Amino acid sequence: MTDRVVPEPERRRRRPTKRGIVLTAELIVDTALRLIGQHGADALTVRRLGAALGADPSAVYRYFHSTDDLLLAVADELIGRAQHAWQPTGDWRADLRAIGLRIHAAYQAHPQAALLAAHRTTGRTHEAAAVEAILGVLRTAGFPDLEAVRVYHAFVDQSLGFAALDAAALALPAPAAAADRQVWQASYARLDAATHPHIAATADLLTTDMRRSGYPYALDLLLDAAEARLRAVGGKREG
Amino acid sequence: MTDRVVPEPERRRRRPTKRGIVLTAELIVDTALRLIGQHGADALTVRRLGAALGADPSAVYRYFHSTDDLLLAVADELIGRAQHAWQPTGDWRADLRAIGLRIHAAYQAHPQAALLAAHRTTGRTHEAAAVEAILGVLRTAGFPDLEAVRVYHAFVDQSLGFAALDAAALALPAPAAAADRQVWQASYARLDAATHPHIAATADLLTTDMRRSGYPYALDLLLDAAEARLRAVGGKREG
DNA sequence: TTCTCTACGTCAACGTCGTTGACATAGCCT
DNA sequence: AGGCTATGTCAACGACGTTGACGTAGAGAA
Repeated sequence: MTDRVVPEPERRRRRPTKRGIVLTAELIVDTALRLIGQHGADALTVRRLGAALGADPSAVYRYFHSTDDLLLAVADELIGRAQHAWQPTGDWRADLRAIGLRIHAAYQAHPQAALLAAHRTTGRTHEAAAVEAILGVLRTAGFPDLEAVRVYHAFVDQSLGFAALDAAALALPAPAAAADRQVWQASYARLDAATHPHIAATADLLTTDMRRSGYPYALDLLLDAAEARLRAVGGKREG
Repeated sequence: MTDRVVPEPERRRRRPTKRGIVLTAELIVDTALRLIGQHGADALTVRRLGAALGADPSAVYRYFHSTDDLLLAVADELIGRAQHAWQPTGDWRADLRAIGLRIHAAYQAHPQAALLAAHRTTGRTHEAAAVEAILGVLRTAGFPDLEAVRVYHAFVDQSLGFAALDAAALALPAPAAAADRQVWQASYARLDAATHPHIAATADLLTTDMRRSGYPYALDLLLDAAEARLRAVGGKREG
């Protein structure tokens, strides 16, 4: 039996597990998210998920074809949350900044899923709505179509790229994550000033700055440059 | 025995394996890169690596503490290749642009490895050399230390983020990659102008632009903004 | 109410993985 | 020439994703 999944709308029998839990796809997705949030990204295994659900691990395969299938379902949930209740304010720069930070934050909240989802183009409704919103902000602000498309492309890929990058740091197995964080203090802060003068001169600043995500600053740089280009073609900040 | 690794510079005895291969850390890294490139990221397991090397899988643990340690070495090798034979020209903007494009290109050449490696901080020699080079370019150009560190951070993470994003597109299984590329023509180009006016108005530009990497344009935006900030503190373009 | 059908939870097993303790041998150094 | 030990090998552990087989209990039909 290579496929034991019954499509959700056709489900009829809701049989409780030995421990009295009634399973649903939604409950499994929520439990998976909780597992990641509480015990780290590497806590998401089928066996642990089964234990957390109060069910046999293999019961998960009645709802999802594979762990990858499950993770995509989780990711789908994230895309919706990032956009939930967003409204344009009329200030294009503030709007883009808000959208970027929302995308980033939504993925940060669930790094493991973000890693699988960030680099796919789905073409589904949530994604289309986001594309339309961003393009709308840019064109309404006065960007010519060609420039609007290019800024859109850079903006979106920058957001997703940073989202994946920062999510990966959170999704690493605990020892690897700790090692990555230690590198700046343990290695770079101790390099010889003779061989690495620039690192030595900025070691303190580096160890501080590298602890945070570089995204907010990079986003501001991108918006700076976009604003300059908009001004060059005669557009205004508000509009 | 929790650590069976002998540091590379202290190695003396070069004992061949049963199949006559003389192992080195370098050979193992190269073989890992080849394995990933030929059979995908999932092909990188200690057992398969042993088979490809002509050695017992556990021999790898005489050279690397863990698979994660090996992966960091692979990542550092990619960084090293990106920096190979690079020389500063004195034009900070041209230098940063060249470094960024080199990093991007090096990772594109090994997409599967890039997916595993782009998100890690290795702290090894090649990475340290790259950090030193980039910081040197910025500080020599006249960026104050704090600003230099922030621009460095944004620059590196943006480069790695785009590298991973674009590598992911190349590393996808063929049908999934084709599907992702088709989305722009098959879905977005056909959206109703009533519900998605901005997408409809720019559909042609979108389908053209989304076929390329957004990195070069995003890089130029970042450099634009950095240049503006440098000018604001009194620096010059050449220097 | 009873009967039937089958959805779905459970169990056990397979082959894989990373990793490590124990062992043996062969290369380097004195 | 001889000893030390680096390094390759072997076997085993526990955890992983996944799947075939089984039985029971829930829903719908009568």
